[in-house]
Amino acid sequence: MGEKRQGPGQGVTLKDVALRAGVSPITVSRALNRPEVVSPKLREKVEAAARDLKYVQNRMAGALASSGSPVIPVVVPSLSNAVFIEVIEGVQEIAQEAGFQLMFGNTDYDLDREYEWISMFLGWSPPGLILAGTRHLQRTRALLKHYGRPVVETMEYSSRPLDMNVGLSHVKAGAAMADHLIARGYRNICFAGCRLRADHRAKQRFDGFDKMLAQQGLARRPPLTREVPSSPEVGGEMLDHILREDPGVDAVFFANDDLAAGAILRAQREGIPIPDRIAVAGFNGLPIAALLTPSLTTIASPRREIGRFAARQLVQHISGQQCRTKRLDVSFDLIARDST
Amino acid sequence: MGEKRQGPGQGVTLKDVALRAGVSPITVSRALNRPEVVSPKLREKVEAAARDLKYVQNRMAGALASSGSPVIPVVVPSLSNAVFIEVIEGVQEIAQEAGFQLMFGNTDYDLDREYEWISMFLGWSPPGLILAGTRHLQRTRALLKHYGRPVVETMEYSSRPLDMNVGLSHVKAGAAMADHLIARGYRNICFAGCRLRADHRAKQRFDGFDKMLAQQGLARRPPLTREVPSSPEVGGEMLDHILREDPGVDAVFFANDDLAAGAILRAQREGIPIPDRIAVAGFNGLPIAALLTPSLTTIASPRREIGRFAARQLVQHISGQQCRTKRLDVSFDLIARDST
DNA sequence: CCAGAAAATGATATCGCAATCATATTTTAT
DNA sequence: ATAAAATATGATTGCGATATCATTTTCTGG
Repeated sequence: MGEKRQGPGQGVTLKDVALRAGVSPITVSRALNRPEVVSPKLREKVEAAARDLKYVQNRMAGALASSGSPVIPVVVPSLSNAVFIEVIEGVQEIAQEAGFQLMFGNTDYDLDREYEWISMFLGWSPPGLILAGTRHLQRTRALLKHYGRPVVETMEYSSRPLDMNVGLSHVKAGAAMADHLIARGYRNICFAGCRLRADHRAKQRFDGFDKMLAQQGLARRPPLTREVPSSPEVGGEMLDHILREDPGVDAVFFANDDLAAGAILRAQREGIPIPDRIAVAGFNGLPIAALLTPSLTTIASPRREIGRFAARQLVQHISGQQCRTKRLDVSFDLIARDST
Repeated sequence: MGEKRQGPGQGVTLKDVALRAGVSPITVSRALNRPEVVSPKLREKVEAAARDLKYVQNRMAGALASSGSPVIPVVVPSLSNAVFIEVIEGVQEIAQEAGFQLMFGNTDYDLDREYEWISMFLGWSPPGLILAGTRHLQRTRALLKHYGRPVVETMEYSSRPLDMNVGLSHVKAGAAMADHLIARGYRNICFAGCRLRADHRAKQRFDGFDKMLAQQGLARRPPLTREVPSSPEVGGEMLDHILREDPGVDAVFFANDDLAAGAILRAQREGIPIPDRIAVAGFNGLPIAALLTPSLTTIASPRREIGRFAARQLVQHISGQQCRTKRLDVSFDLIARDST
């Protein structure tokens, strides 16, 4: 920021390459960006000069001149959660081969911070944005609408997306798990998750779950929550808490596999038989779920696919192709295992 | 890329705000960037105008004009590995509050791809870069030297870093674990890890481990490796493989906790007593290590700290402060638990 | 009340590149 | 061989902001 300007910037510029290759700057630009429109002879000279000088294109000047940058901002609630990482990897895969560059913003489940990130990212003239979730502040919506850039909301399926949308219905997923537990004969089921006020999708799973319990005339319990990030430790602690405070509970639906895995490991250590004393289910379908003893019942979602779809959608939209579907409701898989 | 220019770019510009506020563009720039040098009256008018128009600063124009962007590239081998995520979180924490923006490059342990990323990132005129590892192609070194930007190499401690460096000695860590296993009475110890050719740090742990075995006159075995990314599944499979093919082995040092955890889960499922039949150790000190039964012996490294230090170092260097230490050898913790 | 200093504001040039339009060169068709 | 079309190259301008320097306004002290 407080850097002193150093006469001509510090790098090798197009002009330097042009000088060395004995052509005009614009020819260099063309030779490097659209080699096919430049004669092989010149192209070669230019390439050699660029190589010799170790020229790298100044992306900011490029973006400024062509009024459009190759930056796609991705705004997620958390990086430490494997779930988002997988989505990001899917996005990366597609975006990278289409020549785009990702920037990440971590909101820590805070909608104000989401606004800040988006506002900042708009300053990069992004050709489009990828967001996690469909819940935003009013002023975030206004800002996005004002700037009119393509936006893909991911992770959860919404009936009224801002623009494009790919995800699954967490309400349905929650209901499906309730259904499963009821079918297996459990009658006193409780939901446990962290930071439910902030984690809207976990809350939606609870809502679906709770509604199903109500529909089936079963006892409903308020969700057990902790105001810390999810982790196996907390999951174990929550299981303990439930066994102690509400011993009638015969099954727990954890908001995610981290918590559920922690519960299973804790039970194992303490010799609590699962699912006989209490059943445990999770959500996400992390690989570790299959390896636990007992193996963990969970709901798998195609996260990498979600990322890929989001990126593909955006890239298509950017390149002007009209895409048939602006919304995709990806399905989920309830994987019934030994823990229930 | 193929976007048509749309006359004046599509966003609100400084000029628009200036027009609305009835001042010159440069005053707007000042009012927003260094409010203290503008009179309160004008500042307020400008701020109101900016708010009304939903102005967001064009970062690329800003960076171009001041010849310096706020982008710090971070190049890591993998995003799916929790280890790098933690380093990144540490970096983020410091970088963000200093007003910098991170961009990530994922090399998948490929040095050529590292070169590509770095070359690309240099086009963003970054004030500095953060890399994982100290092993690079010759042309990568040349490029970095040519551009002379501050660089922090992280994760592993090197005797001859490019510029700044923070990390730990993986050779020593490997030796420490060998030491521990020997002290506990194991005599037929084997090392198991994935993609050792690419994962230089895992290889270094093996080297340290192997050297220690040699020093103590114990039988040395070639490392067991798989050419797939590490995962609990693979760890379980490797344990099986060892028990079957080399039944004399009484302890396994896995290259990381993912593999080791998988081994423990597998053993549990198959009723193989750990550590009685075979001991298992890991590396990284992931939280789950403590929760397994038996709990996993591992080596913890201060990853978040590494990230923080790297970022702080870079920020200091950028702001021109001379820092005492250009290198930091962070220590590691061997946490002896029940699995050995 | 005025000279001189300090503070606030503005005009202009520039960052590095690509879009646009103009010009030179080659190719093709007749 | 020559006009017309196609291709290759170059000159100029502008993207949106900030640095620099110039100017105006406000403050200070005698």
